[in-house]
Amino acid sequence: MCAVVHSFRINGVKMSGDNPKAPDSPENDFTKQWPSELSEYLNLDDDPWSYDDLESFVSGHAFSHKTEANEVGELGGSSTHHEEFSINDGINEHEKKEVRDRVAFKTKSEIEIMDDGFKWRKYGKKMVKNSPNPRNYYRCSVEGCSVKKVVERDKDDPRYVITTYVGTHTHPSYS
DNA sequence: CGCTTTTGACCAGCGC
DNA sequence: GCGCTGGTCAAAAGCG
Repeated sequence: MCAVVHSFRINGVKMSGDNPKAPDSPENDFTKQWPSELSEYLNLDDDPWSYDDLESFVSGHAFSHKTEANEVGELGGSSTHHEEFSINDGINEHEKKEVRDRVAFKTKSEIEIMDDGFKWRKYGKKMVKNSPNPRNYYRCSVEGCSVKKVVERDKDDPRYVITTYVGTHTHPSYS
């Protein structure tokens, strides 16, 4: 077990739970099905992900606003780990435009492609300046569903995979 | 045969 | 205005 989860918000704007998703939202399934050790959870944006779902997901783990890195160490004996995501700086600008529900998970995993209950099709790969590791772009292969996810390895600790989900599934998970 | 992956090119936004 | 960077497209190849 030990799905150690860190949850913290990136944009720090609003946390209104006034706009919950449908109770049967597919993300609920996906979060429950997450197969790996989830070390961090980052909410990059507001509403669409029901925080109730998240709480059931983290099942009692920390649900703080900021990383304290006091749990990660238990994961693999790795030393304390601090986040330096700077998404906070620019997300406010982005969210004005189009970015809706954006959630990032930081997962301790050797593999980058995890079965989260949805079917993904890779559509791009990019080397990013911030990291020596490539960033992979995936799109949900279900027709009409425009959810995307971006997967990249943590530049500081390659044992961790950062998965960012953008959008909301319009369908239940396939599994 | 249909779907996925790969990969270079293209495009748009942003900072200087 | 130009260059850099991140994100997407699309054609070709690969795989089941």
